[in-house]
Amino acid sequence: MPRVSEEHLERRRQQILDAARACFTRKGFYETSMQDIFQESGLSAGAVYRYFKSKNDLILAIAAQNQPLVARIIDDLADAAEPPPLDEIMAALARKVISLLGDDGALRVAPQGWAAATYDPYVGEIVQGILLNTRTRFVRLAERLRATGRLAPDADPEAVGATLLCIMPGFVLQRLILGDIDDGTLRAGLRALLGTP
Amino acid sequence: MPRVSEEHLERRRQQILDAARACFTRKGFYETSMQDIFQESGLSAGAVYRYFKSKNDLILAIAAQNQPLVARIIDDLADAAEPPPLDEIMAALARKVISLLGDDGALRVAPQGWAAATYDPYVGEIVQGILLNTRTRFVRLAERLRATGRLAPDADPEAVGATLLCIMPGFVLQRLILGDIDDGTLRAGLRALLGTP
Amino acid sequence: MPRVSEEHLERRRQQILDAARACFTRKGFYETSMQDIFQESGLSAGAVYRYFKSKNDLILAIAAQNQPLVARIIDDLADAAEPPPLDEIMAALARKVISLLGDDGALRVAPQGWAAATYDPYVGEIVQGILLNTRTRFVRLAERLRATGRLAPDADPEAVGATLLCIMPGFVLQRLILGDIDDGTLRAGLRALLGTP
Amino acid sequence: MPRVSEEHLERRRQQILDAARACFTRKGFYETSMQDIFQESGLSAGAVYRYFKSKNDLILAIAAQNQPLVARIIDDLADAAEPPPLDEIMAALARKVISLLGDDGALRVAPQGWAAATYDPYVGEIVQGILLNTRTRFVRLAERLRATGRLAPDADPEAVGATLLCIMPGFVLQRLILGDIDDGTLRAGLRALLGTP
DNA sequence: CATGAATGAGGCTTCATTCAT
DNA sequence: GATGAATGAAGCCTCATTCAT
Repeated sequence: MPRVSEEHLERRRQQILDAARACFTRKGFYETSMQDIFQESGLSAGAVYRYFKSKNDLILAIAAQNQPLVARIIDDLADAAEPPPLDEIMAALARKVISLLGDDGALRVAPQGWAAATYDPYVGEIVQGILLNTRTRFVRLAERLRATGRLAPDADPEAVGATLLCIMPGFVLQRLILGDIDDGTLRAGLRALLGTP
Repeated sequence: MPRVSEEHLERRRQQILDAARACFTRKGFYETSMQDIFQESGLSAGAVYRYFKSKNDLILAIAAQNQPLVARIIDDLADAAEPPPLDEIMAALARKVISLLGDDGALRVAPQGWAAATYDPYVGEIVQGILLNTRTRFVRLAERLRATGRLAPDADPEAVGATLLCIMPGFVLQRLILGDIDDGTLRAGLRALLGTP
Repeated sequence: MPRVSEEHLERRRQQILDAARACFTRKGFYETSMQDIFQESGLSAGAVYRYFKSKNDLILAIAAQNQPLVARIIDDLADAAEPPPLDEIMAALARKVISLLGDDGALRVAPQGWAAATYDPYVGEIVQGILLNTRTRFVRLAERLRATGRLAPDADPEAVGATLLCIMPGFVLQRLILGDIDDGTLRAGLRALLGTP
Repeated sequence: MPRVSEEHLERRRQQILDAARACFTRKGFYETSMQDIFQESGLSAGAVYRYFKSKNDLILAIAAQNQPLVARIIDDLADAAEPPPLDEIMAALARKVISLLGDDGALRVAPQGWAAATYDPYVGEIVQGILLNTRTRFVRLAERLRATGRLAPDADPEAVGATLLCIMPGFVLQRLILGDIDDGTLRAGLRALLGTP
């Protein structure tokens, strides 16, 4: 009974998740077979099943892993003492998102998660968490913007936060499916819009 | 029952598409079996396969059918001689979208289409068409807003169009997954944002 | 209730059989669908089923139609008052066979009939009939050859007939599958063999 | 049950092929379902598909396996230093063939292979190989017969070989479909014929 | 801990056949 | 007599999962 380090276990786990995400990105969750994942990860069926008890567990784990990822992106931005103008903030965010949409980027599977959340209660729960979490951060950002005068005193941070959250999925989709949008586009668009009474 | 009117054929086709969309909305494309669709449509396997040569054809057909649908929504709004303020326009759009997200709403499957477009070239092509088409209409809207002075003279309509398009998917997702957003939220959020220099 | 001439019926029947044989030749009996036959014959499902009550009936009918065909070939040869040398007879026979193996030739489906006869009792019965019938004619030929001194007086016509019948399937197969055999080959081969003690 | 010996794998493979051939012999290739083969082999669907990726692969494998089989039969005979008279050789060959046409005999599926070779290019290729290979051996036999004076010096070995090859399929068919032919018949028939100028 | 052969339910699709028009 | 839409059983095959080694 070979004792194996905790670290080894964690590495294996991550190795499998990475392989799974790569497959899902390439072929979609339902089109990738467990065989594909065995192959991509270089592990055997038994090995993979030792770490994840079902294929579904894999998406769940991947989705759960994305939660803190997205959270951190926004926190990094919103935490600045004196928040920059909104178009800059969003552009910076877009830049981070773009980097996470590159090859093997963790966000490339996001649309699949959104779709599944639409009908699958388990995925739904996780994605709800992510969205809510993210929205909360946008709301907090709105509050800080209002506090610093960058937003009208009567602005509703909740509504503003929800509206800001609205923007990101569309950005991801245009980036992934059309491929012709970047942070510059978003910034220019927002700047034109923000000064619009 | 041969020698059937062209209209009959079209009705059958639509009957199948409706059934398929209902199933996809409820269980997701990959979780619905063809059996489910036979049952929901009240038709036999052979009948369905007379109209669509594969399960994949069904998503393709549904996606294709959504293209003009989305287009019309925006056109209706953007065609007004004197365009209303942007927050009103977007709120009106949100209202239409909400109605299409109701039970059996045609847009409920949209996230699945977006997800599939991410890895399936065939779906990708169709969704690209929809996005491009929609964006074009937003760009045109931006042009009209600029022409009527609602947008700064140096605003880039392309960037503004793309940015406006960014908003809709996030609205759909928050509506579908969180369920707590509506046209009012979007309008309030936008109004607060629009006057933000 | 349009009265239709007997001749019309017969023509339709033959039209279907021809289409079926063409399909079977091209794709094999089991690979051709009834749809294929509807298409090839230019008739509708209902029309074909008015003349043949099942797909199986079609092979049976085709097989049955081949029986007299094969019989006639040999009769034409064996009936000569003074039979020619055997190699000439067989070569003449080979020539006829070759002509029936051309495009749309009726004999091209023969191997499929032989194969089916191997496990299907109904086809088996028909093919047995054909083989027996053919062998009988070869036996009769042997008798005539013996009578005219072209065969030793102690030759067993039954054995000779069966042996001669042995030759034809192999000729058909080599012609159909290898394509490099003709009546000349057979004649040369037989001539070399016949004088071999 | 992993980490299995190479031998185990080969045995499994053969087990499946044997089951398949038994089924094909009994019901014909197209009438036997994969279910039949699972049952006959005592294996599950997945197991069979691990070794053969389609039903078609099974015939191909069986056909390929028959190639060396047929070859060896003739080689055994033709290799004798001083070849016996042709009727004896052919009778000996017939005897071997008969033994391979017994219950579960490997040659019982031969007619199905011939038939398929007629329209299926893949089977065609294999059967061509078998026929060519076999013919070559007959040609070699003819050469040896000529060299030892059992065949006229001006005999064309190619033509003789092709002619000898003609005989076997007909023998197989008469044996399988009529059941009343044996090596004695062939020997008597040939002996009567061989001395026929 | 790892392997990978084996399982078997269930999915998609085809296709011979029927029958209302 | 002819049409062709509809039926639905059955076929081939995939694939998530297990477990003996």
